[in-house]
Amino acid sequence: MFRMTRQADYGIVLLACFAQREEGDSLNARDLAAEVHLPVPMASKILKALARAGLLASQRGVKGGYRLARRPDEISLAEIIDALEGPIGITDCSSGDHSSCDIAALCAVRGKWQSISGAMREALGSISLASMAGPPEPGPAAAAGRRPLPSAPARGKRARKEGSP
Amino acid sequence: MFRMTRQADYGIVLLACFAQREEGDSLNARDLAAEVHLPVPMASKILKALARAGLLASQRGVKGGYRLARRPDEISLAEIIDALEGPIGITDCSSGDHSSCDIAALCAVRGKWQSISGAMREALGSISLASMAGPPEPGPAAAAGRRPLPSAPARGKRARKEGSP
DNA sequence: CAAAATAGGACTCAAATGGTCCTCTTATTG
DNA sequence: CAATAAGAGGACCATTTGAGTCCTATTTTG
Ligand code: FES
Ligand code: FES
Repeated sequence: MFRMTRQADYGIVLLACFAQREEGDSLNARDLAAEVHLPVPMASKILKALARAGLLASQRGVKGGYRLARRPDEISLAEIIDALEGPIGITDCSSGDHSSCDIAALCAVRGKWQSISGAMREALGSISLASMAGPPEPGPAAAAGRRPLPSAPARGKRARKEGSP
Repeated sequence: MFRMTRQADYGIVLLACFAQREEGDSLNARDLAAEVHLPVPMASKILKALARAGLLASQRGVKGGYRLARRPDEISLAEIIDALEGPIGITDCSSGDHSSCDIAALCAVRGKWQSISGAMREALGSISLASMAGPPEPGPAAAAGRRPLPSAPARGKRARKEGSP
């Protein structure tokens, strides 16, 4: 449907590594990259961004590295994504002011998008890194996809999704 | 956060025009384009795609045009988006097979993303075109952004992977 | 000081998007 | 039947964006 950038995805994977270890464990870019099989420069770039955003604490110099700035259950997906791909909305238009879209003024659906966008943001905000790093069991994480995500009780909505590609 | 393509956005605006009129009303690309202040070729392109996807019924020839193939409350956002930007998932990886991502095998969070992706899909699937076209009142549409979208009970709770819900 | 790490950008390359145009087919109408 | 008004279906280009690399500081440790 929508696509998150790959970097954000990687970032979460990277952070999950921390979440799966001891609390204050410190790891450097090289080891981390090896762990998730990512090219070092890539991992490095992402880690830097994460550190800049305050999600990771960094330590320079020999024996330096990164560690989580907060407990894994105190970090939400929304924050990670924000850090890695900026606070953009679902649509160009729904993100704050109507700078990009020239039809914004007469756009009938603008407000709705903002609502939906906000809902997603909240949803992502309520999923913690800890739950992403947890076991694939029907634990907290599976629940993430479990609930039908009640949103708009679209009046007769059971529009069948017929067309199977 | 994520961004939907502009075309999908436009498509929804376009469809909303139909939803705001009489049931079987027919409109041609030119008029529609004028109504939403979009360049005609763009509108045309989008309408064609929508028709191909079966969301609009088209009539060729003089006095031709498009009209909704179904009732506005029988068309979901998910369908529209699928029609306009293909069935891609939140992450490259979460969309079906692990073709694109080379770290898919050892990716700890893959499964979780698929769940989340599915949840969003469902959420969008439950919002009808009718509710997008409706008044900005706290009607069905506002509700879209209302509920906190229960997903993973994250914040400050059992961080440890354990702790049965 | 030397080595090992992060910080911070600049840079390149490929792919996706937005947007336009052209040609063909179908229908209406006089 | 001919003219015209639509949609169908692509081809096409320009720009933006994203992925990924690299180079040069700046900090630490020993
Ligand atoms: S399409 Fe841009 S504001 Fe709605
Ligand atoms: S990052 Fe690609 S499968 Fe998780």
